[in-house]
Amino acid sequence: MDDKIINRAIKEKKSADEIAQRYINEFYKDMDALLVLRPTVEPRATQHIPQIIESIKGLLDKGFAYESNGDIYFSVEKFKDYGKLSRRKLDDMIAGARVCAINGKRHPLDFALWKKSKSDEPYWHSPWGDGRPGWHIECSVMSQFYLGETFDIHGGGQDLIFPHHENEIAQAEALTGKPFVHYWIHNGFVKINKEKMSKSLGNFFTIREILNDYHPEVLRLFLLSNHYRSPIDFSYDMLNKAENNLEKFYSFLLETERIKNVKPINSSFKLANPFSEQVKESKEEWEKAMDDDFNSAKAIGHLFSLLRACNHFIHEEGYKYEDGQKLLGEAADLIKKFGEVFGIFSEKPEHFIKKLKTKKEKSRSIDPAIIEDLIKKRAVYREKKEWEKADEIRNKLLEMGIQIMDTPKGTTWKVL
RNA sequence: GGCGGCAUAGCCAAGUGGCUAAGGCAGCGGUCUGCAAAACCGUUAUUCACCGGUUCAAAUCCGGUUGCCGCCUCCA
Repeated sequence: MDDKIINRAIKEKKSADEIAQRYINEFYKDMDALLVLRPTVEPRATQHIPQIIESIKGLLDKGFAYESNGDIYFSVEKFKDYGKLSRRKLDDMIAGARVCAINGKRHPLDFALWKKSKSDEPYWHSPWGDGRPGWHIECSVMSQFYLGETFDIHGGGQDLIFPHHENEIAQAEALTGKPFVHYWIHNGFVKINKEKMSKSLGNFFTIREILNDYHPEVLRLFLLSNHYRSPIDFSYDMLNKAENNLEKFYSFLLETERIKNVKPINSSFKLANPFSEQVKESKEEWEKAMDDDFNSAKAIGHLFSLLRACNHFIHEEGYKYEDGQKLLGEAADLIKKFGEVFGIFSEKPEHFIKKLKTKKEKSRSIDPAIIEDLIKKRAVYREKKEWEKADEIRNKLLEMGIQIMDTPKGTTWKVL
């Protein structure tokens, strides 16, 4: 239980539970908006007090923890592997100027497993008096409770490596004598101008702010373009590029929907073979990249290659043949399947493109009626082959930020 | 001060001992088009911050230098 929650609860004269629930709800709103799936289990520390107490008892019994004025501390010196995750040595850290001893601790880096409650604070009964759990114990206790003494993957931000994850390992392994987790996955930070984005620096954008202007899939594609371990510099410029790229895929998906309804020539297409090889290769390469430490940046590279192969196939008109059409459909399905893993391409292509257009119209205060009107006028000039006047209108539209596209089925337009 | 990470084209970004250093954006040339746009084709790093070393072979390993970032807090 976090001090911030307690302080807020006192300030607002509400229960800590209410405060926590409120923030959980806000968190859900953002995560749902980002198309993040809900976890299977979402344990709460306050609902696992007995297990936490049990663990602390075990650590005391084994001599890894000690009591001091009603608080229970973990003794880092007793755990010989302490520092193995963050590759730090206790002596080195003491040498660092910022560590100082706190009264009651035997070693400055010893951390609380159980804190004696002060008045006003929520508390639970324990063999050591009324108090609340320390700040690392709930993570290792709850994860082991649901996943076993040893489990495969533990994630978190890079800033949690020390001390939080280091302490989790110490608590868990001291108690069980078994490895805590097999793989640690630590993601890099989102940065602004090469600086960590953080509340205290004030250099942050909220999810809501961003989603106000961008489709959640745009943000996802942007984030997935980097390897999760690398830091990523956030900028609207990059977001715009991701938006264009996403539109590129949706345009292709829209095109394949149109092609699906084209009546094929009843014969086979000679280019189907190389294309089918490309599709197969993309599938294998994409999976290989994802199997290699979730290399989404590489996988997205293969996604682009597949897109190009598909567009090439369309360009060659392979889809006009029965087997070619089938193959293109399969390739499009594959792209959608990859997208599903990334949480992108979940919209109907038509909707996505329309939404994007509407959004841009709004932000540029563009009236579609005026655009349509100009396009009609231009069509008249084009009919009469008065190209100069037609081009004049096109340039005017371009100045307004409208790009028009002449197709066999008429003129369409998009907001730049 | 201690520890860790990063440095690859104009920009973003994969690649961690040996195929032509992925992919995207931007640029340039072409196909298509009345001209464009989109799409497609071609092109854009003899070289991976710098200096030395190991090796038949280095962006990749080792040592050093410079620059940037992060962690070192009873914040989880």
